[in-house]
Amino acid sequence: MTAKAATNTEQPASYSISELAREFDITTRAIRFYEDKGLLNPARRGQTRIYSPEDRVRLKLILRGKRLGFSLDESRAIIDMYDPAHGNVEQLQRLLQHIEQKRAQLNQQLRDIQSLMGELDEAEARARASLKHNIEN
Amino acid sequence: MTAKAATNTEQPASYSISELAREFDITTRAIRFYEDKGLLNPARRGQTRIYSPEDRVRLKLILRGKRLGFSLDESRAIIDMYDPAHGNVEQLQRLLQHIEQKRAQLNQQLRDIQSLMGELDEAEARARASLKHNIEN
DNA sequence: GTTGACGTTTACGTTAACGTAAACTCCTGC
DNA sequence: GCAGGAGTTTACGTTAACGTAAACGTCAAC
Repeated sequence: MTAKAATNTEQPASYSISELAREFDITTRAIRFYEDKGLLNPARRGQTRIYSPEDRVRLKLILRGKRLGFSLDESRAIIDMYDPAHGNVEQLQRLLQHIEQKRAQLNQQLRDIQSLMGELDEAEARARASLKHNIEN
Repeated sequence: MTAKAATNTEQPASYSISELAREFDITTRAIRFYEDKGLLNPARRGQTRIYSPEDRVRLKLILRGKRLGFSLDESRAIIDMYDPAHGNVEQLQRLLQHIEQKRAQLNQQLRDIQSLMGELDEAEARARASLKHNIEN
């Protein structure tokens, strides 16, 4: 395995705002809005924003948060858990607490999803039964 | 097992709005709002709202939807899947499609949660390592 | 007979998360 | 040398999901 083969999976070194908007099917306005709210911090070439692969990952995390019903503030809090910019002990303790809370919330969501899945099964069964009955008449 | 023993688990036959508000830790205003939006339809004694056990279940479903990041419209759509008031074949087909969509969404949320859980584990590990390091100094 | 506690309607206010539009800059192609 | 396209800032508009407040009804308790 050569060094070249190891860096095989091609990946742009940077992205424009409209590239990201297209990829994730959101508007450029939304992306700028996330920056306003402190969730993104792209580099600038003159006035133009230039997004690094890391910025792109952060954007993915934001959108995942949205799918889970998190607010932007919550998503930022979660993203902040990743970088190790937490110097003192107290901050780290708070971070661990925060992680515990998120875990609890996610477990609740898991239970909610499982309940809902089961109920969707039943609803589907009823609908199919009702369909069968309607067709027989 | 007598008939009396079978109906053993005591359960109020009705609830006031403030009882429900207390139980679920929401305001009465929110409950009335859900009614405005067509998600609840409590009986009335004069002007006063009286909530049946079924109304209470619907409220629980609404709140579960909220925890999963659903809008009130989405929650209403889900709740509507339960009652078999769907007469004709076309409606039932649409219902089945709707159920499929919800299932897909829930599966996506499951994947999101699993990713996030894993990342929380890593974040916790890093935090604990960092803590250990800080204490050793 | 009035005072709370609880309920009601009506209406305006608020926050989050963008959408939409105007007016401008910069660069590229022809 | 200018038209078009992509980017920018600034600012006002919009929707969902309630909060908050005012003004009122009702009923048991003192």
